[in-house]
Amino acid sequence: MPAEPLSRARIVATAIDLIEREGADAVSMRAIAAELGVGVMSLYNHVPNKEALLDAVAETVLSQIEFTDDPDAEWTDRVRMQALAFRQIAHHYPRCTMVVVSRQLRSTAGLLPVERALATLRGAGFGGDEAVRALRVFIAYIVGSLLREVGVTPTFAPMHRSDVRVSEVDPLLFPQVGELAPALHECDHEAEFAFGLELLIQAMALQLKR
Amino acid sequence: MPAEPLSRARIVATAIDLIEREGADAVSMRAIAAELGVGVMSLYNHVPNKEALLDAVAETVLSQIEFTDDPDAEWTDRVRMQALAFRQIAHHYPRCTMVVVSRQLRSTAGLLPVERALATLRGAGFGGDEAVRALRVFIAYIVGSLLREVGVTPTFAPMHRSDVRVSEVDPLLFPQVGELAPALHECDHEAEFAFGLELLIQAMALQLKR
DNA sequence: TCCAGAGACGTACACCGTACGTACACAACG
DNA sequence: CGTTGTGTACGTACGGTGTACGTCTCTGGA
Repeated sequence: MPAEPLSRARIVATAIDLIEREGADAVSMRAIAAELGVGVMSLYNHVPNKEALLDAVAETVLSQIEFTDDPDAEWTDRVRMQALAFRQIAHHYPRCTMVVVSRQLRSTAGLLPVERALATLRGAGFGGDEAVRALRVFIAYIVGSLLREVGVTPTFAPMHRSDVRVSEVDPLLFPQVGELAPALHECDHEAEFAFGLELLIQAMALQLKR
Repeated sequence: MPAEPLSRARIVATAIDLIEREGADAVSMRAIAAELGVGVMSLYNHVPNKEALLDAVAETVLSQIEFTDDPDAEWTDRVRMQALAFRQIAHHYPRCTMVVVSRQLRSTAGLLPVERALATLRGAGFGGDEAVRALRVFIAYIVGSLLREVGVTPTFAPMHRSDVRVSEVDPLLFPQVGELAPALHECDHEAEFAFGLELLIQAMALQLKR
């Protein structure tokens, strides 16, 4: 009956699917096993423990970043592309993103984007230490942005927040928040991300000229 | 015997203490109750559930940000001060930081820093929407940076990583990572944070002039 | 033919969050 | 004084979790 004989890859794929469908909290070894129509402990023949499984989830998601790197393009364009590629997979696996960023990875899958970014930056003229520093700034911004984008969606529909907040907030204690409530609630994630990214790239370019 | 009669504040304080001592994973209602020398279910007289308790933890940590805002100072200095104040409490409660950023807050405690920042930015001349956008960029960078700083320390001592990685990484596949390994492993968190922050502030100032 | 190894599985344990019922201490009121 | 809430502490119990361990079955080589 089991045409597909159960493997680490199938388990990880099922875990990712489950996370995206039901959220990271709903992931349990039992749920994954049930999804696969398999005994719970059978999973442990392919995965040492749940922690390692989540590491594998993060690694798998990360490895799906699609770089379309043009070596002839301006370095600013290449950096932008890499950042957007990162954001794109986060958008493709929104619930998994939390898992990815909550977990520092020591796999080669996480290293490949780093390698690409460092190569781009050094090719642009940054020194070794400068490139590392610049990369850290970019990663911090990207991770922080993605956390906001996906953290806003723990389950669904934050639309009521607008009404709730506006009515709750005391305009005397929080005049700015009160006045800017509309701007605070609505958020074009893509535009916001691009804005900050452009800001950083410009600042980096300026840093490079000096 | 119970001179102190158990209260929401005592429970939250104990939870924070426990998180800092044993890590966020070690926090359970049973552990907190044991720490307080109290039955598990007694906690539920003061806290509706664990989720709410963690929200309270985040709120409490956040409310301890110390703003020493000088209204006469340059706006760049004020923004810098606010960002550093944020980072400082994260440094003071490193294990709790993960709890704080993993949880979007709808309390007034989380709103106060927002109010301050918006007021500073608008005082500097930013329009409403611009101030909101700028704030989002700053928060993204700060949160991302803090995640890296504290995420690197899930338990202790990442010093062995250096040796492990350098030897593991294939220099042919990852020439940049291999060459820059020393720079990648050692990280003066404070200096790195300040570098990116300065970059952002400069970029914002430039944006303002236009 | 036999045997060793691998993989699937069931059982069991310790721990988790928390719903529910109970016991007691104290204030308000007759 | 007695009675009667009312709020808090507590114990028990249930369903869920990760996983250690022992067992069964199947398969491939000697």
